[in-house]
Amino acid sequence: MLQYDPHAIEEKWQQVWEDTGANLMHIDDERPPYYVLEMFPYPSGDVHMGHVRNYSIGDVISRYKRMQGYNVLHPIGWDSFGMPAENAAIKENSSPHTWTYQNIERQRASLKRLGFSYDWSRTVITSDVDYYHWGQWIFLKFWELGLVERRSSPVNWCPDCNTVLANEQVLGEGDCWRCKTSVEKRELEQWFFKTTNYAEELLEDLNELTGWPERVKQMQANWIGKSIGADVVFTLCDETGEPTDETITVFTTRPDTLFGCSFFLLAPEHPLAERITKGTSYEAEVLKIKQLVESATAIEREKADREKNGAFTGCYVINPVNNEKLPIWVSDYVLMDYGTGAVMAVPSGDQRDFEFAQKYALPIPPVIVRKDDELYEQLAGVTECKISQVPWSEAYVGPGIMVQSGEFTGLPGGKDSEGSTAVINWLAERALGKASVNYRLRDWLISRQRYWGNPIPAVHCSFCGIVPVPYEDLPVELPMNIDVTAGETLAGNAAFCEVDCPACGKPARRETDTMDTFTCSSWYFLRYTDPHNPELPFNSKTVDTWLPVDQYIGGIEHAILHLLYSRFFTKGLRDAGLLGGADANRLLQRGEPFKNLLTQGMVKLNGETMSKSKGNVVAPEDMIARYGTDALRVYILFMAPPDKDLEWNQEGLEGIWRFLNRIWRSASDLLGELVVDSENNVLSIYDTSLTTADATERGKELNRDIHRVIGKVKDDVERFNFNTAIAAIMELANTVSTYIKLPVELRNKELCLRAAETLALLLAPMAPHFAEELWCTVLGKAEQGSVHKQTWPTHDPSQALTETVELAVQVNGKVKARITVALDAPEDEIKAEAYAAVAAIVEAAEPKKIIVVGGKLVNIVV
RNA sequence: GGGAGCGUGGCGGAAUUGGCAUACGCAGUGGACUUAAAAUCCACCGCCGCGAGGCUUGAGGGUUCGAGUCCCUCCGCUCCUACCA
Repeated sequence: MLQYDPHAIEEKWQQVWEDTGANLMHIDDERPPYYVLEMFPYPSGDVHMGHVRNYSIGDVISRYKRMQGYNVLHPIGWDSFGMPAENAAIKENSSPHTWTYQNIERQRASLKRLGFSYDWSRTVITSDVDYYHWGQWIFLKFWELGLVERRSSPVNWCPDCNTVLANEQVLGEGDCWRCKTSVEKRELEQWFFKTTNYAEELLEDLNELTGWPERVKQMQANWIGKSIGADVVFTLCDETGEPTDETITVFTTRPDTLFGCSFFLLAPEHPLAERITKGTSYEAEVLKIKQLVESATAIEREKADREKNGAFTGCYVINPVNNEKLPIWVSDYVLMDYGTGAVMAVPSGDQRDFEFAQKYALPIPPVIVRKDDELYEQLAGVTECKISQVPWSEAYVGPGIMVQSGEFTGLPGGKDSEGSTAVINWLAERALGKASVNYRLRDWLISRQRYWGNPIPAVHCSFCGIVPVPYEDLPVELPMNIDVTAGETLAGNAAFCEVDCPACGKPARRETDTMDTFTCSSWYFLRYTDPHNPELPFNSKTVDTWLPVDQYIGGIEHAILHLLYSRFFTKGLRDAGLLGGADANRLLQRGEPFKNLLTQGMVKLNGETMSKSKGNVVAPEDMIARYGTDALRVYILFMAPPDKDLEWNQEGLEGIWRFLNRIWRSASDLLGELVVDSENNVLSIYDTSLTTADATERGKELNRDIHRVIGKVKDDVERFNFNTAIAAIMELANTVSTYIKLPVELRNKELCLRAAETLALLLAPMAPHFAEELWCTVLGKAEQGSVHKQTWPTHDPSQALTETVELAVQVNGKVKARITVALDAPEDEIKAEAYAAVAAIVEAAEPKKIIVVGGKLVNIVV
């Protein structure tokens, strides 16, 4: 017998699989389709442990599903546009293109060395012209559908990356997602995808996604941030305090508190604030607040309880419900980009308004009062404002009874209360307001002022305005002769910029913004189904058979960004396909891309994320060099369930190495070979004291375990508990170790062979090379074909059962004795036997109740 | 402030529907083999106790014949989000 030599085995089989096209898939195969997708890598450096974990999980699922009889689509590619390529190129005096494609080749080699069963013929690289061409095509389709907009807007500007960012790319601390620099607000003309058009559907369809983790759905729902309430119209007064024709609308979730509104607020950047204070004595103070907001750092903004600042504008509005004149203030806690940038302030019902009113000595009239509050007695039924200052130390935001609220007094108030509805109806009848919904979700800002990205296919013409590049002129190719190390940009490249207007033919200027890289990763899973289509981004019929992706696997860090954008793209493409065609001509039928989602945890070292900058990276290559790919893959699956973070510990990897070696020896031993080590020392140890009776007993046990473990591994793999699936295989290996203590002549040959086969088949998805070598070489079953082409073994549950079972006997829930009974013993008999076993403890007391739990325990209650 | 999740041996973790807590592995201890070491094999391995026995899933309470699992209160940790009107 040869020693287990992972390097020789792994390289040999990788070559064989490549030569025989073992992992190629045929799209029209008649077996049922199953699409396994792992988030494709960004080619920023070497493959790391996080990749190994992500792709090992995907590979197990793919190989398992193939053995279950599915035609599995399991592709890989690279998300290769983006800024790190530019930064690295400048640092290394190279070009983004060279750097990117060198890294891709390095990563490709590593992924191949890891033995993942990708169909490499379907590789998609987003910076390849024949991919980004279709990104531009989709952009034009979205434009036709009204999903593209160019407008001036306050945007997030990263001064370090020299580009704008989408809201989703600004971290909680107000930092750039990539370089962590504090982001600034700037007013700029930019391209947007109108994600808000789908706000409701993006929220609503989360209910469909039963195969997604609750956590991710919750995060998306929070991000979309739906609020139900009302728009309320206030009338603006002129400088003398008389009402004008001009109105200003606010959004509120609490129309029931409208009588408690004692002042009115504008965001400091609100254009109205500037207009009504221009040239007045209030102007200076208002400007000060505006500057305060502009200069606020991310850390300051982070604090919700930070001091609120405001200034009076000298102007007033009229409250529509009671015609009361309310002062207009500006304050830094009012956000320009949520609602209308204006707020009705109800200090008794909102903590922020309460703090502001206290600071600036504004009235705080109560309008919603709890029945057990001291104010209730004084105010129940009072319609006019009798008390304008609450005795409370904070606002009351819960439900209660409306007071001091005119004709609405006495109604129940609170969020979505009867009082709210009544006020909304009253306002609507008088055209002073209406029921309304607001979302936190903003449109997706996709412009990037960077070179290494997909060019936006548009032309600026001084006669025609902004004109889309015609479909037949696509692709707009990204020029290769831009030297980023010399500070060159697309905008400075005359050959790229100078074009004729596609509409009028006169000289015009090409758009020089490129698209956010997330546009590239929002549809790559569609291209995989038809990666070389020269006419369309994908074939609609093919896409419909493969979509939605059956199992998507990736990191939780994409819970909002990538997963929300991909959902938006899928919905957009579904609707874009309808243009000029019937329903049957849709580009794709479904609006949701990913049916099941598994978010894998991070790989850490000493509690910290592995990263190059921290210098705490464990390189997969080093581990492969010592133990081989299979051991590394099995280990990373064994350490923890896939959705949990895991702590890297190399000693555990030694354990898996021993486990594989032991199976290797056991398999030879099972086939009757004498196992020796590299120095020819005999390792097989037969226990010659064992008898035929022992052999029968151990044979039964091994047979039982084979059936039990086959069933267990199937259940565990299907719910992604790879760690317990491997533990079960270890148990089978332990039983085999006991069995092969029998001298060869006492063994059951058929059983030995079945045990060895079972080990190879069960390990095939996790340790593909090891299992293949076991199957083809050690077991000599090469003529039956690859282990990966075999059918997943089935088990007979009845054969997994023992003839007798041991039951725990409890007295009042505490285990006091054990009895062994026949599997099919009648309950009366079990009760009697159990009682007899604990008679001494019970001391002849009459049991109140005896509970028998089949196959497990008996509980005697006394 | 809001939301989600977690807490089990020295360590990673198991316990699928409320039914024998600590599977499987790592580390550790003792032994066999060896001149020796490595490898391998065998045995032990939650805590207290010499023992019989008792205790144990962050703490406390509850429901139940029975709770790691369900409910309540508290403590601790992690992640997300945040002046969203």
